[in-house]
Amino acid sequence: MGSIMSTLPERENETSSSLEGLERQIVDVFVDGVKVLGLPRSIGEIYGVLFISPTPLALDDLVEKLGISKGSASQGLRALKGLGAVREVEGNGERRTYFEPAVELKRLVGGFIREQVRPHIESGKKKISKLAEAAREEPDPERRAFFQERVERIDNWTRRGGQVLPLLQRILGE
Amino acid sequence: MGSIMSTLPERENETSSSLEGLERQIVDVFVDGVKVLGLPRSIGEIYGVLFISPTPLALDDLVEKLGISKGSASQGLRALKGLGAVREVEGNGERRTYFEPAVELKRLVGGFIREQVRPHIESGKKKISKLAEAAREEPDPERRAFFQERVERIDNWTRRGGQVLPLLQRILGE
DNA sequence: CCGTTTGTTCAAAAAAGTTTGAACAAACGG
DNA sequence: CCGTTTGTTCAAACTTTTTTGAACAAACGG
Repeated sequence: MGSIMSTLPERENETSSSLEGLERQIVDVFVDGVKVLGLPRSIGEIYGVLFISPTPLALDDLVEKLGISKGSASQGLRALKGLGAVREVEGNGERRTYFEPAVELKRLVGGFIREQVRPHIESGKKKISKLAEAAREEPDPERRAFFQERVERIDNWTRRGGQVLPLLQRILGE
Repeated sequence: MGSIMSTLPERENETSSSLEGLERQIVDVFVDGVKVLGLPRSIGEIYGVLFISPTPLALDDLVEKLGISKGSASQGLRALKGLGAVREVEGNGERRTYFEPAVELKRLVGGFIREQVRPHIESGKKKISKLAEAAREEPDPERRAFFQERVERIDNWTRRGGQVLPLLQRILGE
């Protein structure tokens, strides 16, 4: 991630693939994009190639264009389907399944929130209710008051977070 | 990250530290929290300990409480200062510098956006303007139209993203 | 049935990211 | 000055995550 802690040079984008010009540039943009979201490079690569392809692509096309393994392509596509960022194209006479990207921001954001954000908020809520309990058990009254204030504060944060998400989705809805 | 791709068991939280009960639980919540944001564990640990401490703490207190190295503590504090999530406490007669957490959601969100989100949006914008250029150079008119439509779409996404951020900060402002 | 194409799985290899710790610098008191 | 305390730096060690690739399963056509 060229993360918050490091200063090391970032890995240069591969050339062992058959991407040229515009395709390469688009893929770079999405690789950066998914990194911000904490998703792996291959996800960004795959989505990028699909995004800039005039026609749907099959798994093998991705393997070839990106020079990644079948395994990566398969897993990447699964994750993207889970996020609702990619869908299978129906009803071509073929045996292979072809994929196209979902390109509506609303859908992409929605999928990300549903898959990556909500679950954490949910599990956080559980932990916080245990916290409140633990705070109540502090014997010293002054410390107890402090702890309870802090726990209350975290609780507010998550509550607000939960409220902002649907709003976000609405704002970004075409 | 118990990430999108893996199914492996997550590392259990350390016991080689002097944290007990509530402290441990709070730290866990923040460790999870920062992981969602793509920040390293130690950042969450440090912020957590500060958050639940009734008094400001110095670097060595963190080293002892968390059982982490001085190096980690130093780097973690630096990152947290950068995010505006922690500030130095002024004017105690002491030589050591003590830290306390920033606890206003507005400030925390603001810092994260400023440090982690904006820079990516900025660098994205540059890439996108290069993209637009590349798309214009496609000779085939049909493909060119398609490419331009797609580039235009990404451009819209980042524009909207840029608009949502200040809104977000406003909504979360106490 | 059998060979081929398509796609999945998962253990092991590789890559990326984080933490450590020893060396260093700065600031201070005596 | 000198020893001590406090904190920073960064290469190496370690941990975690991602990717690979070989083995496998499913589906199909002939």
